[in-house]
Amino acid sequence: MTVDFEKMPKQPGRLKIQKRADLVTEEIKQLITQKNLLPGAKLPMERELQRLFSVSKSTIREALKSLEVQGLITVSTGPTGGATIIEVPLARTFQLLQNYLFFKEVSMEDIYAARRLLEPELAAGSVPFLSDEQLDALEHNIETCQPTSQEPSLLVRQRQADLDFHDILAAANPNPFLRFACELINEMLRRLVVFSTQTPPEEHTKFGCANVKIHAEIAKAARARDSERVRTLMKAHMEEASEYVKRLDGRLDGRLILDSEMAPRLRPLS
Amino acid sequence: MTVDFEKMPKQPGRLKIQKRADLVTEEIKQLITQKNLLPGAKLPMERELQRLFSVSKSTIREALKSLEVQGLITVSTGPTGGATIIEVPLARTFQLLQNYLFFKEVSMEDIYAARRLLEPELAAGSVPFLSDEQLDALEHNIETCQPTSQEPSLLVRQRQADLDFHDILAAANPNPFLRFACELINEMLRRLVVFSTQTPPEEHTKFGCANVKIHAEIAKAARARDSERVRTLMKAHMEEASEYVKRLDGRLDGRLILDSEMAPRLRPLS
DNA sequence: TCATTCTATTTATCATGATAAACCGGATTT
DNA sequence: AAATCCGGTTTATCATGATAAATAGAATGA
Repeated sequence: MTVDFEKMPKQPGRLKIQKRADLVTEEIKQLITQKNLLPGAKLPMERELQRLFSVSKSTIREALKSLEVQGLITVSTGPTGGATIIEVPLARTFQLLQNYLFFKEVSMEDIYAARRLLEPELAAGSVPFLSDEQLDALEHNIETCQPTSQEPSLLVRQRQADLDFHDILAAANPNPFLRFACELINEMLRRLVVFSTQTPPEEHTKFGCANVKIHAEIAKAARARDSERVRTLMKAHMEEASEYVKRLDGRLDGRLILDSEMAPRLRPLS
Repeated sequence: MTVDFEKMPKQPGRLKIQKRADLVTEEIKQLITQKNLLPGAKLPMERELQRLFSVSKSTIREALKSLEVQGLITVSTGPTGGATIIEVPLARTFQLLQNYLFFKEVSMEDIYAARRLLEPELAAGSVPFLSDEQLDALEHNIETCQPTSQEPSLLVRQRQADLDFHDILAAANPNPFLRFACELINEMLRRLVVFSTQTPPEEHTKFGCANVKIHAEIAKAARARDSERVRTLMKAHMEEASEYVKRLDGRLDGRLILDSEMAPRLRPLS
C-alpha cells in the first residue's frame, strides 16, 4: 500500500516527477476503482491516511483537496466525518469543462452547430422513456414560458424556463453520453449567453412565442409517443432558434465559472 | 482585495459555507477573468499571495493545488518559479470528464450514437481548412494503418492509428466545441475500449481493412475539397464501424483515468 | 415524545519552523 | 564556445502543535 517514492534525480525523458500529493491522489483513485467503492463509501480518516501512505498532514490534505476539486469526494467535519465518495456532480463537471472552453472563444454558432445535430436525436430517443410526470412537466413548462411581459428580468427567466424544457427531455434519455452532451449545451446557454441590449424587446418576445409554439407541438407529439415527429419538430426548432439567436446578437460570455455560481442550481428535475 | 470572511453561523438555506481555500481559489479566478490574464502570466509568489488574501501557508497551498488540479496553472520551483497560468490541457479536461462518466455506465452504443451524428459534420466542416500538411498526414496515416499482421499488440496500435485519422480531421475544424466533442470521443475510444479476447483475429483484420478502405476514400475526397462527399463517406464509415464494434463485442472499460496515464499523450498533431 | 443541551470526535485554519529539491543565472573551468 | 559548478531563490515536504468550528449521538428536561 505504501507508495514507492522512487525519484530519479535527473530524468531527461518525458514523464515529469509527480508530487507526493498527486501520487497519493492516484493511489486513492486506484483504490476506488479496484475495490469498486460506490458513492457513499467513506475513506479512512486523515490520520489513518497519513499512516497508510506515510505522508504528512499537509500532503494528505492536498491529496484530499485534489479529489474534492475533482468532485469525487466531499469532506465533512465531526464524528463519522471525513472523506465520502460521491458521484461527480454534473455542475462540477460543467465548471471544469468551462475552464477548458474559457481559452477557446466558442461562438454561439459553434454551440448551435452541435446542438442542431444532437437535440433532435436526443428528443426522439427520450420519447419512449418519458414518464407521465415528465410529460406533465413538459406541458406545465410551456405554461410558465408564456410570454406576458417584456420586462428584461422576465425575459431572462423565460429563456431559463425554455432551457428547462430541453433538460426535461434530456433527463428521460437512456444514453448517458448524449444526455451529458445536451445538458452541457443547455448549461452553457443558460449561464453564458448574453444578448445585445440594443435589440428591441419585441424581438425577444417573438422568439419566446415561437419557442412556446414549437414546444407545445413537441410536447403533444411526445404525449402521442411519436418519436419521429418529435425528431422532425426538434430539428425545425433548432434551425429556428439558431436563426433567432443570430438575429438577436446572442454571444457567449467567456469567463470562468465560479463554485459560488453553482450553488443555486437545483431544478426540480433530477 | 482581501476576502470578506463573513461566515454566518447557522445558514439553514442552500448555500453552504465555503472553505477559505475555495474562496481564495475563486478570488484568483476572478482575477484571471477580470485582468484578462493570458497563459504564460504568473501569479505572485506564495508569500505574497498569503499577504494578499490574509491566509496561512496551508490555505494558499490548497488554493493553488485546486487551480493546479483544474488545469489552470502549473507550479514550478526555483527563481522565477511559482504559479503560471496555462491553457487547460485537453488531456486534463478529458480526465476530469471521465471522472463524471465513471459513474454512468456508458456503453459503446451510447458513444457511437453521438459519434454518428457529430463526425460527419466535423469532417465536412474541416475540409476547407485542411492544410497540405494535414492532407499529407491523412494519407500517410492510411499507410501506417495497413493491416499486415494479426498480432494482438499490432491490432491495438492499428486501432490507435485509426483514431489518429479522425484526430487529424478534428484538428482542422474551426469549431472549438465540435472539435472538443469529437476529440473527447476519440480519446474515450482510444483509452477505454476493450474487445472480447474470444473474437477471432480475422474479424479484427477485416475491421481494419474496411477502415483503411473508407479512410482512403475520405482522404481522397478531402484532397478534392469535396465537403459533401466527405460527409457522406464519413456517415457510411460511422455506420459501418458501429456495426463492427458491435460484432467484435467492444466494451468500455469503466475506470478512473490516472494522471500517470496522461503523460505519454503527445501525438505529432497539436 | 420531542426539543434542547452537552460532549466527544473530527476537520478547518492558522502558526512556525526545518530540510530537501529544483532551478535560474552568473562565474569558472575545459 | 561549451560544459561545469555554485549561490541564492522558491517551492515541496515534513513536523508539531494550537484554536475554532461543525457534527453525531448521548444525556437531559419539558
